[in-house]
Amino acid sequence: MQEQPDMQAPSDAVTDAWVHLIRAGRDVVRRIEAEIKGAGFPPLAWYDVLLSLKKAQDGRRTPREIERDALFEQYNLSRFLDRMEAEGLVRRIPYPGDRRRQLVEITEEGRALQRRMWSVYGPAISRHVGCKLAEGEAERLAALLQKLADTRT
Amino acid sequence: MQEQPDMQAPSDAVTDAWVHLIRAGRDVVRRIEAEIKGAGFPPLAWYDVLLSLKKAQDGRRTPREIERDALFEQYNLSRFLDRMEAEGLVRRIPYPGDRRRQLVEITEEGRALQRRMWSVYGPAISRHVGCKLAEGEAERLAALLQKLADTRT
DNA sequence: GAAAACTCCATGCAGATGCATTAATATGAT
DNA sequence: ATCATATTAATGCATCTGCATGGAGTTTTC
Repeated sequence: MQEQPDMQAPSDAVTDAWVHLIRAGRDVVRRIEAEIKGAGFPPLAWYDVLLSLKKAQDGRRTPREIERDALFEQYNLSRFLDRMEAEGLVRRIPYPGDRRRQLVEITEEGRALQRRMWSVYGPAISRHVGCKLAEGEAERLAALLQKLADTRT
Repeated sequence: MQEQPDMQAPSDAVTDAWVHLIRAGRDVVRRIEAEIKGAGFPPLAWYDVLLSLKKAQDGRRTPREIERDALFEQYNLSRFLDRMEAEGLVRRIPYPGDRRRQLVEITEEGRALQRRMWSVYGPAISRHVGCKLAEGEAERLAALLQKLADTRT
């Protein structure tokens, strides 16, 4: 796998981890998204927005907070919110004391959709992740993946 | 994390593994792609095509083989190959004995590009994956991720 | 050996995404 | 106070992607 004896070249183990990370990611995401979509639900990104809001105090967050919580691109989230607001899942309200910002609030419909989606999403996760790992393996995997999220560099 | 006592709901450990899988994936991919692009190179997908061909006997594979090797969608690969052929990185040649198929052959330019890309890609992997994991951790991560790739279900 | 079923690759079209920029507001420095 | 800088969100535009389909060629079936 290694090309030239380059000072900075990753070890085989690291390269392997990387390759499998991309593949498992793409692959499992694809399968789970397919189930969600197959059940007639909106894309997973919407679920992430709804969940992020649901977790927040009062079901409210600024777009920026959602972005950081769910790892969205700003322009992307902006457009999701357009559609979600149009469908009555969230509501944009002014942010007190700073007119650049806004607050996004989840509606009852939004909460309901999040719950209904979970009833498909949860089992899909079980099937595509849970069934393939023992409990301890899942814990170790989560821990290892978390180490990759370090934002330094 | 768990909503209702749903028979099929994933355990917290599994949910956690899933969440981190998506995030670490998106996140690390984004950073590495940014470096590749920042160095003026084409998208990572092209690299995957080139590498797949390079690994093959004679530097040749059918599109279908590339698809399966690199987990591409058929229509997507078809279009990548258009552009890559236009840039002289690969060449499409007839498949002897079956006129539906074709062979894609990597050119010298293609090989050269793959090498140049690796000189940026490799260090990026080191920086964003290698630096965050000990060698043994990388091995364990790769092994765990591989278990997710089981294609049953 | 003809018709049906299948495999392989390409492509038109709608919708999603990325990038760069804009508009509006807020903050900080002098 | 004023002006330069920074932050937040939206959007025009080009590109990319997904889906459905098409056309050409091959294998299977009877």
